Amino acid sequence: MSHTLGVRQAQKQKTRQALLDAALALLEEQSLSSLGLREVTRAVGVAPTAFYRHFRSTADLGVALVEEALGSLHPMIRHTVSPGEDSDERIARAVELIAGHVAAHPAHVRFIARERHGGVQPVREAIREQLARFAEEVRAELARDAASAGWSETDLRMLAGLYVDQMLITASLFLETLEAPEEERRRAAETARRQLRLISVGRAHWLD
Amino acid sequence: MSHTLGVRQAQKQKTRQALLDAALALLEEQSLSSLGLREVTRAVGVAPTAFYRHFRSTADLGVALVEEALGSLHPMIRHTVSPGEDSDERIARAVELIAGHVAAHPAHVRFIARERHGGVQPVREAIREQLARFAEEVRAELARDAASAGWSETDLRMLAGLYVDQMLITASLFLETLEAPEEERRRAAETARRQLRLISVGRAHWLD
DNA sequence: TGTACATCAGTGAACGCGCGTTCACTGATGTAC
DNA sequence: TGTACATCAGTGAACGCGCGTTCACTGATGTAC
Repeated sequence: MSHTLGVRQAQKQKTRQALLDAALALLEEQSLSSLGLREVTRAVGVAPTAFYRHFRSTADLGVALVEEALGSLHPMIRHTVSPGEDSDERIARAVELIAGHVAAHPAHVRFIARERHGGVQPVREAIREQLARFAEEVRAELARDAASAGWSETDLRMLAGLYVDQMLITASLFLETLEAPEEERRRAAETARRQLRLISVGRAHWLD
Repeated sequence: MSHTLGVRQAQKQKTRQALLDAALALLEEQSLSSLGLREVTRAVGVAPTAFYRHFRSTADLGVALVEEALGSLHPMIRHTVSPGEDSDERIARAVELIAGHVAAHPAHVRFIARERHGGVQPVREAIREQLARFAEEVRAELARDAASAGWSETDLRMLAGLYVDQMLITASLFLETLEAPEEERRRAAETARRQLRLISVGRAHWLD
């Protein structure tokens, strides 16, 4: 018999999630540093004071949003970079994966792009940590690839960082293109693929 | 005889610049979307209402800051990418140029990094336009390079975009490293150089 | 199963405060003659 | 050069409003026996 939450805990979780969802929606048009606690509770339909039962501040809520936006992405990242298979096909698949993710979770992607350099220090720090984890996971995956024979640890980390940054750039490019005509989105995807391909070519000839 | 501003115009310019400077300083610790007009005038020492003699809103002031931060950078960009000369030396010089610029104008660089994806639409748009101009200038410079023989216009634009993004990434990396120990800053510069070098290698073998 | 007590998520009133914007103003600077 | 008038950058009072935070509370849920 599985462990079920009590009624009270379940209701609390539900309210907490409603606060997170409402905040994320409000953050489509503003930054976290201007998001008001009363705005969020008003959107959910609870008293302002209820906020404090879940978060100490909007910054605290922001850190929770970082976990929600990036925490579940680690398996996907790993899978994207995994070795084997043809390079062009892997690139095409990675770009499609990013495009799909942006289409499925635009608000989360926008939040990360916006707050990565935003005005709230604990949130910047939380994003930095998650991205560092991504880079480390990509590095580990690259290290398993036969193409990485002879590469120094420094260079593997350098390349992993380049890939992570490029994924973010691609994601935020797709975000800007979300409401654009099909033609423009197609061009954005093509540019993203070529940039990744150029990095691949550089990688292939790095030790020449 | 050169044209000099009247006393009244000169004083107005001075106040306007003081508002821009005060705003930029306040924006080190918050986003534009939470910057208050009264905060800015308080920092300058003028009445809140004086603000309206210069800007219609803080968003309007933000757009002026974009021009101030990026407007004068175009010659520098052009110079960085110009052809000729050894690739490794050019890369080292470009990275040093970026490091120097970040050290000299940290608040401007932070402002651009923060507001590029920030919560104020007209400011995002102004930054987007300036970056598009950079990309176009880099593209034009790349086109003049003998190494670009045989490259399609699409690929030149793709590469120019990659360079511009990489410069921004490098600048924001240096920004984070500004107060870090020398050792870490040295490593950041080394990573930046290697990433640019990898892109150079990719470029050199693009048409293979 | 039933009872008595503890917990605690959410309430609602109250507070002091800083905000953006309006308005009529002042007085130094600029201009016409 | 001097005078009379126009311009306009900056002022200061006033406004209504929403903010974050405090506090004692309520009543449903949980727990001990």
